[in-house]
Amino acid sequence: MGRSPCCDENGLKKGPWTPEEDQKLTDYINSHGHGSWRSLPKLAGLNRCGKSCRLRWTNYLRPDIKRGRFSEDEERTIISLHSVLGNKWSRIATQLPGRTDNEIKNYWNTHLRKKLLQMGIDPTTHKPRTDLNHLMNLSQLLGAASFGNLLSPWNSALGLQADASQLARIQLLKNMLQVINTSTLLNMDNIGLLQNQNLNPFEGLVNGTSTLYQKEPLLISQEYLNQGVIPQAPSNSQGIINSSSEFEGQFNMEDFLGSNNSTSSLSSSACENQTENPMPALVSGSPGTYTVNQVESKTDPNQFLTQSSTSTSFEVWEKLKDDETSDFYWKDILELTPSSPSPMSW
DNA sequence: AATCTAAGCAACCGCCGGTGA
DNA sequence: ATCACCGGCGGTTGCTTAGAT
Repeated sequence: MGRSPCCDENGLKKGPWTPEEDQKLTDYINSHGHGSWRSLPKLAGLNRCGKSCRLRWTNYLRPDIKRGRFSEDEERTIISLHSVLGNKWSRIATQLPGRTDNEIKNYWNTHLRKKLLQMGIDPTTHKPRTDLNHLMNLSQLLGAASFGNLLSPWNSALGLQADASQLARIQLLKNMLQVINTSTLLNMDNIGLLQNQNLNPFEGLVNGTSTLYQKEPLLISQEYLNQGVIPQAPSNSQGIINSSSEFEGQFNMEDFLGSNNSTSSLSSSACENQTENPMPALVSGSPGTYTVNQVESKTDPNQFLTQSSTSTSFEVWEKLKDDETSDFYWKDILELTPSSPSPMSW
């Protein structure tokens, strides 16, 4: 099929719009509507191509455009929808009144993407980053810190390298746990519930992390579901996809790090202190409540997650830990874990 | 004060799908 | 069935501005 030339005609202006051009375009559309974009420039007295006019109108001049910073609610909405829809900016924009797809795309690329990366989440898949570089950096940090401790014990007394080491371990464990839980989730009987493209078991993770820390369950508006904006995910009757506050709360940084001589494992007291938890969620509860200890389930019995999911997680963990064929690298990491906390105690 | 650098954003480019002749 | 046209979308570019040196 032939392609029609658009902005490549000679003589048509490109680049930034002047206030005069804006005024012409606005006046014309206000009195006539845009009609055919191709013929609009001529009719409006503009030396621009139709495409340029359309973009200027939809991205900037339209009266219902909301300007200014994105609110946290909007950020959450974007991330949630992106985890489900991917780079479908126009579809995401339909759920954010007054925001254009271009604006959302720019905001994603300049802010949200980086934010997720810093949180150790792959912005494309919304899953924990498992790329080699990321893990290698952490493992090198680990190695350096451990080696340093062997050679100069006073380093740990100073707490400098020790802290770096601990943080690296935590990050590595986070990544491992998330990978494990991904595979666990995908192996469950209710896989059918996840088979919608991109439906992301980590969606809830995003909603409980970093500056996006949110202890409330992710509320997917019934509107989204009705409109088919996102695929139907398992949810309770209010359309709430529960985030895993249960598990989030169990990773209390202080308990995990302990004091310098501590061998503390994650205690049950840590579980109680959910609101102060500074750590990003380790495991997503969505869709559905996904707990590790499953002491109690607040969810509907029909929830797709069952007790078996818990044991499956740990089976994977134990397998990874015990597997003689496992790369020593992983075993090393597991052994380095402070007091080697048993997952069952979490 | 001048220069450099990075971030933010508006605009452009090219591809795609829908539609009508 | 084919083609041309059109609008929409996502990726990318490049200009502007703010902050750092």
